[in-house]
Amino acid sequence: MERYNFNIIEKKWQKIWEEEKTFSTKLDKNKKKFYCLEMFPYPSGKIHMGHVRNYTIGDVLARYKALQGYNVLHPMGWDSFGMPAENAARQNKLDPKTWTESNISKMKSQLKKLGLSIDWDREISTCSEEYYKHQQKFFLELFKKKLVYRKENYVNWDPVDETVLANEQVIDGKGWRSGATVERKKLSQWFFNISKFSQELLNGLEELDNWPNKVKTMQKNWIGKSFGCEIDFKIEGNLPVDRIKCFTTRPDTLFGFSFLALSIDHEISQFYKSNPDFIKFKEECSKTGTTEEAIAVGDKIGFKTNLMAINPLNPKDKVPVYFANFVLMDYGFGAVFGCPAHDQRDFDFAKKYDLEIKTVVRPENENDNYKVTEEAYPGPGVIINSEFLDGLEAPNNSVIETIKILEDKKIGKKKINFRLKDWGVSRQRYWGCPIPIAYDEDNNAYPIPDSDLPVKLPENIKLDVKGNPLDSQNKWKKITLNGKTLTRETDTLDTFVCSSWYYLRFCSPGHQDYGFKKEDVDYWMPVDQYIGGVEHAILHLLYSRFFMQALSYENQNFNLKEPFDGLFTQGMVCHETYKDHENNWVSPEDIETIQGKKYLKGDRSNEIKVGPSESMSKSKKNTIDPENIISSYGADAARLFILSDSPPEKDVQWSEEGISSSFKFIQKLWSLNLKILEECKKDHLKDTDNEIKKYTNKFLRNITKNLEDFSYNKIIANMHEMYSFLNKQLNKPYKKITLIENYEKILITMTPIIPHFTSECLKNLNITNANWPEYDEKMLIEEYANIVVQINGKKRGLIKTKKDNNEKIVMEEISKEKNLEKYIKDQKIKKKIFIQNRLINIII
RNA sequence: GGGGCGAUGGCGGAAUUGGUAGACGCGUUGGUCUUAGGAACCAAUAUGGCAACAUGUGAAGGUUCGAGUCCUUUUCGCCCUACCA
Repeated sequence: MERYNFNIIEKKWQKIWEEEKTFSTKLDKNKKKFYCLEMFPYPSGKIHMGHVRNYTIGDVLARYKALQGYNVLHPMGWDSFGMPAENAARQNKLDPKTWTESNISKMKSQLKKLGLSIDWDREISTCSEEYYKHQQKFFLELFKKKLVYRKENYVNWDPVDETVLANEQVIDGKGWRSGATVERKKLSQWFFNISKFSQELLNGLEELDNWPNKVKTMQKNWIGKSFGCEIDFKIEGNLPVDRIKCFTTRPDTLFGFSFLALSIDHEISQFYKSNPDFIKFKEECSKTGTTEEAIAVGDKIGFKTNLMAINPLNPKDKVPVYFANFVLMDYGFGAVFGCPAHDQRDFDFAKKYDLEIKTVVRPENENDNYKVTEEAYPGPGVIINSEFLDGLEAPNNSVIETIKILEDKKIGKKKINFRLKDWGVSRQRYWGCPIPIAYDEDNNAYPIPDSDLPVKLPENIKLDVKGNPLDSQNKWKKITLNGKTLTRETDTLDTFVCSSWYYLRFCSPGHQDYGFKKEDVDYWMPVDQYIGGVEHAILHLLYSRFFMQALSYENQNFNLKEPFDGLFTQGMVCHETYKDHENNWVSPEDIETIQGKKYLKGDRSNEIKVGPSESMSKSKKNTIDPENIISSYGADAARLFILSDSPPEKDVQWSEEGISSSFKFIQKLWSLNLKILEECKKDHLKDTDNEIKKYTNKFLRNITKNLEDFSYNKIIANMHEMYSFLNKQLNKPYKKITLIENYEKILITMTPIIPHFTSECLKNLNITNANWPEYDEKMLIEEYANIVVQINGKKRGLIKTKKDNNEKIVMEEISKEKNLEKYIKDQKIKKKIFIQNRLINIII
């Protein structure tokens, strides 16, 4: 029998799809739209299994919706600015542009081999002038709306390379390339005012019913809303400081106040900048470790000032003011009031510096003599030792009551604080979107006029310089505007800016005047289903949501708040890890299995130890190259396998056995297909096979439901069951015309999973215009029901009976069954629980 | 420290509102066919037991006629987050 030659057939269909522009989409207001988007890739040069999984999941959905008659937008593009291009360029003496473009063309051809239903006419690349010129316009639009501003901010500075490092480039406090100790340096940088929309971004989450709760929770925590109050503390001392502002969520514990702590960056630190002890203290602070975890667990240390803070509720009570390493400058006001009894950090600090610990909240079940001794008590209870606050229920009532009192006395006021910080978008890099701003001698910023946009990135420049290569482009930097000589901004935009609006560009990829056309966006947006990795749960998704808010802000023509109606986050692709006898990682490709044991290829003395399955990574050498898989098993087999073993939202384990079994399954489907084609040629007069109709109907119901639920792994199970069912039916002696008719429907439903295969089969059956087959609810109703028979709650048997039979008839049938009858014979039945068509439980 | 998710055969995973636990696949075992097979096909496969039956969804309780599913307690694992005042 002829084997299925995926090589020829897959190429053939990919060519047809390309030539006939099968997946190219046009705006059509008469059709319901469906916008299916997967997170676009960074063009590293090679696709990896994560891409295969991501894009297969998206493709299944896009193809399913298209078959259902939706006008489907399913585009693809490239997140093509960013550091890797710059690093590669330095290493290989290549222009980042050339490197990036060649990577794109390689990856594009690999993606095409997967048979994705992508509208390549809409391809975009964020590093193209065509794309970033619109981004510059958006930047200036936000600039005009005052949603973009400049401020000084700390960066990781590598003093050897004279460059700014991203957090991930700082390893153990040292620059990743130079090894130099990283310094904190203040630079003037551009910020997007994302915090202005904190409340809106929080509210918006409520509406996103088709987002995973997990992601919503993560964003909620990131935005970090907290309710409390700001308090003005009067200060006494030898410095020109009379007040310090603090934010607190627990003003009700004010009588437990025993110190006030400031961030080392607090403005008061200016008075200490030449104090040698303070300088030493600052150094100490920066030494406490580099990882965030180390800082969190690390010792709490402080520097005592000569200042005293006065408790506003009890002016006789004066406490010392410290600088402390655990106070963050960018939360609240960079100053906290310390209440050791009811905050663990304050408690640790108080213990260290021997400060008073005043208990002001007692747990419900303790009396007023309760004292905090071993650790802080942050829990609920009743206020004590606090004069007029005594007896209040903490924290719910006590916080509100205290705020009222403080407001009356004009000492403090209610405040809602957000953790969300403004988004710093300046990057001291070459390979990014230039910021369309120039400065005069006094460092005033001027937007580049519209007519001079885009600000083009200079090409063929020297990258092997210290600092930002753009900085040394003197000719490019100098411009004249309205007769004034200005200097261009040399920072470029964070690449997250590029990905914050690309979904809009896909709606109007060729539009010249603006980033998108209103008409297109009105039709296509929002994205109905967005699919990607959970690693983008916070930043990318929050930035995109912000970008829509920012564009809609004070805008008559555009008002769209949420870009992604549905979100799906897929799991990672894992593989077993291997090590040889010298504990070196070994790639699966370098292993052969002999009699169940694994050896290094060609070396039987070197047995391989099999480690746990972990997400594929180059460092562990447990990656599998999708291109090799496609060329040896075919795209359909790869798609089938990547979907089959686990639910899409969970991690999946890649295995040789798995992919090979998917390959074999396609071969089996092919021989089934050939057998059915043979049957087509025969003369069929009579056909009474209702069973096939019923089966197919149920199959369609299951597939449709599983597609809707993203239970793609169950679809593969359905397909296996279908195969063995049809194979059995085929061997039965009766006529098979019904089988053929129903087989057509089955083929159509498998198209989203294995499109090349089904396209070929459908063509052989002369089906050209496939539509998603509907199933018939009525046909799902079974004539018989299997009823579980339980005796005292234990399953004792099963009886097949006519549907909707009542309890009495079922009992009669049970007594006819010897196996069941024996349990109830001569027994007094106390009770019967009867669930029609399902179960009967007899209690004796 | 805070938050979230999860725990089902040798493995990945199925199991409507609480109602046949283990679908489907992998692996394993036996068989058929073959010069041979790491191909194809057939069969078996939660555990114990010859069987009848008993036991089984991390552990311990509880609700219920009935719990993988609901409640309480607990153990372990993973992920996110991190001195957020």
